[in-house]
Amino acid sequence: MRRTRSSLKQETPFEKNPGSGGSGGSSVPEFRVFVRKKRVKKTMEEVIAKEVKEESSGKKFVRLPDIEDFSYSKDDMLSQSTSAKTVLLTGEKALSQLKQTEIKGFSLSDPVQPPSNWEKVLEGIRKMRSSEDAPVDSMGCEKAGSSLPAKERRFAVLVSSLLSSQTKDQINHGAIQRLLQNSLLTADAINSANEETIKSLIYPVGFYTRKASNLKKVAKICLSKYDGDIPSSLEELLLLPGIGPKMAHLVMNVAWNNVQGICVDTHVHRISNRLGWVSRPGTKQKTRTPEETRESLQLWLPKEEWVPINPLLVGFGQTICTPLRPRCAICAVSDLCPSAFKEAASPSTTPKK
DNA sequence: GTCCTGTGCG
DNA sequence: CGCACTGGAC
Repeated sequence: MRRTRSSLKQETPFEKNPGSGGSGGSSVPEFRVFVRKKRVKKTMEEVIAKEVKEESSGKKFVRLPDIEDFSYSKDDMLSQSTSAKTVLLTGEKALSQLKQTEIKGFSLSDPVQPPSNWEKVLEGIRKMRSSEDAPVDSMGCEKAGSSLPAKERRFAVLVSSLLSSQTKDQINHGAIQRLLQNSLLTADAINSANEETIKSLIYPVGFYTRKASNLKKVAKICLSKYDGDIPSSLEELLLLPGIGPKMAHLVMNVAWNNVQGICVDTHVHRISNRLGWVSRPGTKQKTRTPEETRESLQLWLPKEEWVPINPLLVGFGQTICTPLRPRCAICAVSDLCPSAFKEAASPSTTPKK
């Protein structure tokens, strides 16, 4: 049993200097590089483990000989892929030192460069979004139970996330309200409530039958393992039925106010690839899963954009950069987009075969 | 008929 | 990977 909760008190894995907008003089540059496995049987952890020292804070630091300020956080390593890991380097000195150091069985990529013009693209999308009106305006669970005590608010956020997939915001909100009015928004109450009752209260959210069942299970787990609170780490959130990577990151963001990763859904996934913002490690191929996209995006996107990028691209994806027949003709950033007019163009220009 | 801000199963 | 789970909107 590894019930150890190494870091109940969450800290951001890496601190960014705030106020990067103002031209502060003393900011330390950060770099991320891939560490890639060559054909060696050992896992990344086995190789690096020797060098890892766990500090009391729960953060892990790597100290390699002759390298200062070389660190990675465990959160960076959550990746499912074992062939490539990312490492955060603080300071140019560390980068040059690491480049000269050989780690047996592994190769280092060049530091990941942000895609050219990404700031202009983001700006353009923001402008389009402020004029257009997309169904998504605010994340529903953001305000879920905002007037409740902290613990109950966190539970409300979790429930809201559980219900919200494939469900319109408004429907989700109504379901939460009904649960609240019936005092069924705590782990304790849901655990002892009838599943049929829950089912009828959350109707008509999508997949209400399964969600009612998941809700019961989640409440039970929260009650027995977390004293009615919700898990405070990504790993533990992912163990809950009905919580996948997308919602786990959302819950970390909103419930714990702890940005551990970008919340990537199909819109963020699709658009990031169209813009050429992400690729499979060390290649130029598109990413294949939202998880790959998340890792790739996190390599270069400044952390202050990690939260706003989701609603921004979701709205953009619903109105303009749609999955089928993207409306490149009215898109303000089509001249910066490598995929513009490339797929399934307008009806008039039916591609000849 | 097809499309959804996902997750879990085989 | 592909599909089911659900129902409403277009």
